[in-house]
Amino acid sequence: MATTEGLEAIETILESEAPHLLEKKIQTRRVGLPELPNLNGEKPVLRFAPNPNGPLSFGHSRGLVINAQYANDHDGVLILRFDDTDTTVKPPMLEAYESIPREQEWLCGYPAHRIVIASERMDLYHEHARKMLAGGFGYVCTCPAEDFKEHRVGMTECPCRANSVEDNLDGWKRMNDPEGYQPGDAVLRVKTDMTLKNPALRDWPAARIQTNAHPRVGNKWRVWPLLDFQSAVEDHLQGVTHIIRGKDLMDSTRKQTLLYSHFGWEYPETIYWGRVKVHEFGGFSTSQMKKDIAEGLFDDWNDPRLPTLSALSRRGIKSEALRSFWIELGLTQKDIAVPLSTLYSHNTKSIESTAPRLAFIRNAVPLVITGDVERSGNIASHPSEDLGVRSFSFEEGVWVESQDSGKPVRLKDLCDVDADGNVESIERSDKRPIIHWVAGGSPATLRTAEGQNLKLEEGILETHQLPVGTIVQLERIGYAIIEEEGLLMVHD
RNA sequence: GCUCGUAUAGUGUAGUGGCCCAUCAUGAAGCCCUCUCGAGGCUUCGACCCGGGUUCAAAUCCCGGUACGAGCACCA
Repeated sequence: MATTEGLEAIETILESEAPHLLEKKIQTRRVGLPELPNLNGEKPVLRFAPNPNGPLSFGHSRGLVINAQYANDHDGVLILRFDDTDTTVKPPMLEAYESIPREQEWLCGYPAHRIVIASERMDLYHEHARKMLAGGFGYVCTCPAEDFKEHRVGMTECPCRANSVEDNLDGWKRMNDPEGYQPGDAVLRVKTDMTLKNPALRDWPAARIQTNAHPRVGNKWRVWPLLDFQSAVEDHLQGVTHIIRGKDLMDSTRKQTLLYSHFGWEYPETIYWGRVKVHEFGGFSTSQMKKDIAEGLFDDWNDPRLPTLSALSRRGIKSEALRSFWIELGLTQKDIAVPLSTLYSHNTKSIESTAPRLAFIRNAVPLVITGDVERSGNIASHPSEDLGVRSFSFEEGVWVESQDSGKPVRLKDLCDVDADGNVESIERSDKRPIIHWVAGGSPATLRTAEGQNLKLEEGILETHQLPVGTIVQLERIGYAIIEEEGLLMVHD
């Protein structure tokens, strides 16, 4: 038709028959996070569940930011849950129960609506373990780990699987009895199907015996649930509607879904994100950091070289920057490597307008200024915001960086000088480089965290009355935070 | 080995069949600036993993390949 009668004819027909087909859709770029699936107008219940074996770090912040943002956007509930059921491999750290809620509030901008501590809810997990045994969809397995691995790989059932409900209930008693099974002797398993395609799902373990004292509840309990069981039961009890987590936990979802169908529960919506690597942070783990601090490699959890939230905060990284950083990365399942400069650019946006300018001269050399120029005065602390003024006086000499000396330059906000320091013009007269300078000032050290090293740079800092904790912009260098003992670089 | 997942500029990201010779940010380069090479403004650069298929039409759906990642713990 288009060839015989032309496009206009088609347009005319469409206009009268179906005008909506002619409307141009306007391309819109989605901002913020994608819509939460299957919300159906309900208020979502989300949770973030760290192991309190140390303070929160950069790696935790993604889960916290995303969950908190969704909860906030939809007037929902954010649960902060301590998954502290392991006393052996990654034992809980008592201080973390205090620091994590504090760090969570700093990062998210509001406190979690509910705090749940798994070790205080052990009776509920035991209750569900008994229900599982009584319902015949769980069993006590006394096979050595290596033997069970063979069953898992070979798709064969272990002998314990055939035990009666009575046998299992008895086995459960013996697991809980200090005189009975010892750690490693027996484990509670969820009965799934040994011929399942995915080997990870075959009769997975739900609880084991641990005799190490728990820092909060001591030796009150002997049988402790594993993550997949504890988390699954707790999510149901708390009415969690959406689980957002790393895709390394995909098999957990599948395991837990099998458990949910045994119990007759409905599994929450699940969303995953991929792995994020920040090259500059290297391969830090909570347990590794703990070890390094103990060995004196780092001062403490606030050491500026560490990627903990407390260290990041001390270094002048704002929680808003962390939030917009993660929200921009979104929820793709891709494994990504992000440079720290991306986070820094978000941070620049949140600190730029409130950071007073200050000059810091590294490799300082004196500059003798001759000629007609004001020997003292005031300069604005910020080029566009009203952050007051800083004053200078030539009485104690003028310093510039050695790389800037010996050539015609413009002293920023002051005057043009020639290579020898003779004043040539008060107004900017040509395109010569603009440099920063200090009149008077005092010695200071600028510390920069560079990976696992701490770089120290001596220099002369402009005199100022700014309080400790102020984030300043060192002209032509970058942002730094004023500390008791000098300057700590934020980023450039 | 088995299972699962992902593939858009240097780095991230938008995009669910026609708005797309593809969005935005970051980065790099350059320009501007009564004044920061590192602040701000502007400009430019740069991508749909490969091969088939479905369709009038595919970055978008299907199949195969490749690459990368994850799980297969009595850790979380």
